[in-house]
Amino acid sequence: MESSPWEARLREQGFRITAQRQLVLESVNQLGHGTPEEILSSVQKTASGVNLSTIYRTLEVLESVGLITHTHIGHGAPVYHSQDESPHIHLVCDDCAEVTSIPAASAAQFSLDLKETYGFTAHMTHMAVTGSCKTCASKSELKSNG
Amino acid sequence: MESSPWEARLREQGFRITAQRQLVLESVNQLGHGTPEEILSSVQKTASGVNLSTIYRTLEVLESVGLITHTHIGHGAPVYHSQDESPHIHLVCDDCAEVTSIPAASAAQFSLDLKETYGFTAHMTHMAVTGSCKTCASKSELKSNG
DNA sequence: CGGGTCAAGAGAACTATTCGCATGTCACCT
DNA sequence: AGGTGACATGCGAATAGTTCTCTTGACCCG
Repeated sequence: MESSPWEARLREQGFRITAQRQLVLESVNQLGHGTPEEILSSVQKTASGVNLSTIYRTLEVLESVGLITHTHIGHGAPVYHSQDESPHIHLVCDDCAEVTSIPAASAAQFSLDLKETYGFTAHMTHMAVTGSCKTCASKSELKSNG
Repeated sequence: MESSPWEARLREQGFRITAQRQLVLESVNQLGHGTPEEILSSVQKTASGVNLSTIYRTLEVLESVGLITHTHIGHGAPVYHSQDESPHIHLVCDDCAEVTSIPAASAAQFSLDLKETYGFTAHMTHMAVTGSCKTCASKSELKSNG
């Protein structure tokens, strides 16, 4: 019997294949963006006994073998997504909290500058960029003009 | 009697002048970068009775009147700094956690791109940029080559 | 300089995450 | 297939960071 790519990934690194790991991975893939809590809820639809600790531990494992990545979008809750998606930067509105994903390539020049000037290899996808979205920016303009 | 600029700032917005607010502001100015806990310690050198709740409330007030700003540097505690300092972006090394400050102007072109392409007004100083610093980047190169 | 109202102190509560330990289970080895 | 040892999970307690509630204290307008 042949094994799925994700199973092979885990096995290569000496990790075991468990139902929990499969379910968490499937939930992350399906959710697109998901916090640990959201992933727990999703997993519990199938297996209600799964514990939050397991979610955290499993996310860590899946990330360490490169199946998923996470991004910090605000204060607390990190967001996990499938490594299959093309790398993207998150723009988060401080005001309405809307999240826009843009191609990581948008920051190519900025990254290059950081590399050349400071020798710093930036991971632009790991931390969101905060600011004001189109809608909220025009709202606050109206306010200051009115 | 004339009042300091920071007192005026608070009063303008209807806030009272208190010893705690003065001490917190002075600590932030003095520390350069400080987490709420660090600011508490610093304040307590002068006034040992000050409570952590007060630190949080005061930081919020001082930020709302524009005397200080904060930046999210990673998972843990946010970092506060004086608004007097010139605006800067924080580069944080994932590996050694070293923080480098660079002028906000370094991201001017990137910000402009975000504005023009997505209508998004980025606040580059509010969230740190993570990645690998010069030292750690060369270390991991050595590892993969050796 | 009295009093209304905002601020501070104290500690509980809350959110997000991690840890320790006992039990369960995967996978290797016969 | 069955035994076994190490790894994984469940569970609750612990931790970190922050916010809330409530009572007491203090600023500052008049």
